[in-house]
Amino acid sequence: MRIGELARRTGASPRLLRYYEEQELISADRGANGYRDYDEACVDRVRQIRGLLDAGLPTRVIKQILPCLTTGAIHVADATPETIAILEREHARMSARIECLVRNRDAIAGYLAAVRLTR
Amino acid sequence: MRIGELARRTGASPRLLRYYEEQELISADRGANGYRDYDEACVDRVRQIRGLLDAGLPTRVIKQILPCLTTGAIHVADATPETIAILEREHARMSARIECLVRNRDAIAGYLAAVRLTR
DNA sequence: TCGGACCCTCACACACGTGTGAAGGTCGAT
DNA sequence: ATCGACCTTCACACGTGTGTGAGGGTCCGA
Repeated sequence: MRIGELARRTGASPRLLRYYEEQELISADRGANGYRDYDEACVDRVRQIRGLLDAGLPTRVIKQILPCLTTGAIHVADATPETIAILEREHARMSARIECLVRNRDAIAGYLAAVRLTR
Repeated sequence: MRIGELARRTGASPRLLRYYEEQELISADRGANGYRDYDEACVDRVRQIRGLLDAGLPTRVIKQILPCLTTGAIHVADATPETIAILEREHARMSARIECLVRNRDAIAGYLAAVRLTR
């Protein structure tokens, strides 16, 4: 599919899709006319990327964790110690983020419930 | 306490603490010499702020959800419909973020477990 | 009284994700 | 053949969180 359709289906602007490609988060074949040609899997991948960006992860980090998610156990072999260290660190950071978000979300839920009771 | 100590205890630079104040996320009394004077509760509050910032929430939103967390049911009364709508929307967004983070964190955990098995 | 550590404000600068617009190529339908 | 919708690259610009440094005040201990 071309960039416009991918944009429509993911909610990302074409500009952003090109940016993600520049950051090496996604890649595309090129038609004879130079147009990008994305395969179907890109839709989920872009959604994944946007979710992680929204959750505060920089593209630099997303680039490193994405391969562990899309592949089966294929890339397990070429895991350098540095990569593993990065993943462990990011795993911890994500857990911290989750904890913070859950705590605050639940507090908001509690507040909303209290507000509804007073009406 | 003064800004330096608060910075030390929260990991935020003095510059950032002044920025948070400018964004009306925290406030401080002023000594006769113009120095900011923070009370003890600021430590937790700043940690809260930094956690939410790291989780991708902008100061604008944090400013709106913070009051629901720190106060008891005190502010339940002055909840405008717009505020409630904002809170509901942010609650949903936070849930989405959490879901995304959990999914990806667990995938990373799975990958790390697989890597460890091959050694 | 001097030095150093701390505070103040102000302003410029950066990174990063994103928008926007210019200048131009491709392609399909009328 | 032309028009509109789509694509290309390039470049400038914005908002936001953060760093840094200038220029200056406060305060405490040697």
